[in-house]
Amino acid sequence: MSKTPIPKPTESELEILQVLWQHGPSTVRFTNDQLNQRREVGYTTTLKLLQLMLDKGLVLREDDSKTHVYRAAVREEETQGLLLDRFVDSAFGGSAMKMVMQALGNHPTSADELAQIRSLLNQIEEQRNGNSTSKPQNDEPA
Amino acid sequence: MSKTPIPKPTESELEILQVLWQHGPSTVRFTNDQLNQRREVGYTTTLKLLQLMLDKGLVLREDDSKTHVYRAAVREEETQGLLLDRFVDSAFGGSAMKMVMQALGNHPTSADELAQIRSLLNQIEEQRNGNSTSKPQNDEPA
DNA sequence: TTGTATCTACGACGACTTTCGTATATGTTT
DNA sequence: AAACATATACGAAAGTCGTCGTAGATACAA
Repeated sequence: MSKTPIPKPTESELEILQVLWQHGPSTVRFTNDQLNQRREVGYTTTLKLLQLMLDKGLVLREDDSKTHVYRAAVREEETQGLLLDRFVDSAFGGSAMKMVMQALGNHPTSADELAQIRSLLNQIEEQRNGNSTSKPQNDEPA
Repeated sequence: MSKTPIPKPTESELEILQVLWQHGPSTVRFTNDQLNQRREVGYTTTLKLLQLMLDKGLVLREDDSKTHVYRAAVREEETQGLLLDRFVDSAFGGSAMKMVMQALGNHPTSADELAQIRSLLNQIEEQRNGNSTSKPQNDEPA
């Protein structure tokens, strides 16, 4: 019954998690190479980070072979959700609405993406109303 | 032509900015009182923070009277936009879409808010298409 | 004038994060 | 075996952030 007490990853740890999420279980070498495509990071720096993340429970590792293989111990969406909560709280005073509006306003959004969002909105509304039909109702009954 | 080089506020600085945004120009005492409604913070801590923020250019102050009055030097939406960019980058690999979907999925959203978002989506689409009519088009023509 | 309350300025400490140098183990090649 | 490449472990430096103690200034009350 205890919720998983996921520790909040730091920015650098997030960078690493992105690599692991995207590419699956990886060696230190591979992870470091990926990071270096964006910015310069020393090998031992990446190693140390992964070791710390292991302590925190953010990653798991297999040391069957000489070279250890790390993989994410936290799921992408779960982690992002956690961070999102914190962020909405500290930057938007808790109003997720405000944040969504800002995001939609500031970032270029393709027509396809707009459609995706609309579809999600429909889903939410249907679930809220407990409808099993997909027919949209326009007004509340008088 | 130079974009305003707003330094990224830390979490504590954000807390203070929220107070200033919400209540307008404030003394250290008032600001500290506000903060203490949420958590315990020492007076000199708040003072120090405000002084640092003054150096960074995040706030301005008037020291006409003995007691200084601080006010936000950065606008709310601008700052939030800046932070949002950084956050989307580090937590969602740059995909604002993914983040919006998460936010809508995870947070309870009232019917009214859903309508607000729909309205915003319509606006965006109209602007993109350069339409002056507000008539919504339902389908793409076959 | 003397005491009291309230303010600003400033320095410093502890926690956390990121970074890297160095030591050491292990495997590989000649 | 000797030299070399590559891996992990560990300690520590450097920077940032939040916190607060203390000193000194200023106004006001008794």
